[in-house]
Amino acid sequence: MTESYYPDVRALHLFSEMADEHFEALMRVSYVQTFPPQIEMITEGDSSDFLHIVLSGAVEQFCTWNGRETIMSTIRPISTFILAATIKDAPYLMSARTLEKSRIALIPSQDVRAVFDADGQFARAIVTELAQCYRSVVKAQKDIKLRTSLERLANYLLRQQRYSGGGQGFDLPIEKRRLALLLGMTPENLSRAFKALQAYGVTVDGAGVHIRDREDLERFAKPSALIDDYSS
Amino acid sequence: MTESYYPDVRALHLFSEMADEHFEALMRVSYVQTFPPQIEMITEGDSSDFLHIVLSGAVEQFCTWNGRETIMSTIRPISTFILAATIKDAPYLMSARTLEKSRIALIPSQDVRAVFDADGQFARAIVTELAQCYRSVVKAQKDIKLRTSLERLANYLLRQQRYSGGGQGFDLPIEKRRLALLLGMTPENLSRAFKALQAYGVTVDGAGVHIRDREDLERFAKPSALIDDYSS
DNA sequence: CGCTATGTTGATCCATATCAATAAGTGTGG
DNA sequence: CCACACTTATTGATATGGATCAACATAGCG
Repeated sequence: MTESYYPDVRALHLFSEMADEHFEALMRVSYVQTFPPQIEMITEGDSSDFLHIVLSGAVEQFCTWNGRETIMSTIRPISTFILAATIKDAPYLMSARTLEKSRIALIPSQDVRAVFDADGQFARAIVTELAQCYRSVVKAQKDIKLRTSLERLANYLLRQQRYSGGGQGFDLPIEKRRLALLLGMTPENLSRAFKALQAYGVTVDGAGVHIRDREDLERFAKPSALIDDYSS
Repeated sequence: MTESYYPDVRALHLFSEMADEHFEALMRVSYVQTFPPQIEMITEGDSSDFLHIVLSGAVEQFCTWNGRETIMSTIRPISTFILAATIKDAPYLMSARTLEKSRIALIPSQDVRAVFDADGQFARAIVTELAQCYRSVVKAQKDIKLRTSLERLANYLLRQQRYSGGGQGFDLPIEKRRLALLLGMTPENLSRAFKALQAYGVTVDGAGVHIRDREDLERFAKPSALIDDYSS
């Protein structure tokens, strides 16, 4: 089972087009580690020694400053993270911790940079990936600078509903405490925000969310392709 | 004077390493346009037909949603913008307008993508540039999610002081109304924030700012390399 | 089954937005 | 070069979104 994850990694956009020999070279120097839940794998400011790939489980990226903490994103399989720091050989800007027991593949950053110099296809894939990451953060920035917390929650629920298949009912993928920090609010405020959305047909029971009438909620949330679309 | 801007563009990290023939090819299909102040050159949602380069003047990127507006960044010569949209051939996420009369070089996006496919050096330069852009937005996101508006202003002033040479006095590079939106606050709140920073030795007269004792202000602002350093 | 972390609710406080009025610039045309 | 118009900046009064503090309920988990 040692290299059973190769095909999963190879299937990622980032690695699917590169030359076999380069992919093999990267995989040979990489290794897999299994982390228990709630382990801080990366601390912001650390030098970026490895490109990380979440094979199973879940990881969240968070930041702290002056005793405060916020969550930047949660990462689910199969995807990479901290690509930008790896490429720039610069310190991590975000910390990362496991949410669940997780298998993580680690590729030494210097090898990633070496192959990046040698393989044009890989370099191009990295560009696409980075452009995607950049646009995601810009959207997050718009979300937080242009919307109130209630509007952010409403749009989050609409995105989540779509992501989970479009049915009226779905489960929150992370606990509410974390969702609050992800949305830039406190857990108490999130609780009240859920109640406020009852006026637009949203009911919550534990992690379960039910949206009675999507259009009703959309009239309030005013989702925008330029903020809420993950695909573009 | 038609192609007098070639050397300036060539000097940018993004273009300095690529093959001469590819650079020439890009320049041949590019052109320069002079815009008066306050012209909206790009509207969010538009398709990304050109990579833009600010040769002189100043441009700001801003976003709107539901009748609200925020400023994302201001761009001064010589630098490119909307690289990510160009690369992904995706709609602009941000609008852009000139602040002053500005000369802008425009390179058709499809040519950028073509050269990006053909020139490994150019692809690598784009990666570095995108990684830089990504990290800048992440820092902005941390700034706004972890700090109060007063703390954001204090750190902005410290950054600006450093950027302008480190002397006690310097001028704000943009008008306060815009600075407020850039920092995620209202102009009224910015006015009050400046007064509040008097307690830490900051005095303001028009666009002129004076910081009596940098360390005093730093004790309050707590600048961090992982938020406030432009270079890394 | 009990402990601990998570979630909810209420009361209150604080930061920031909004509304309104005034002052100070800035540019324009006579 | 000045007067007018218009935008920007400031200041005050008030409203509100959201945070904080505290108490309690609930749900996981060993």
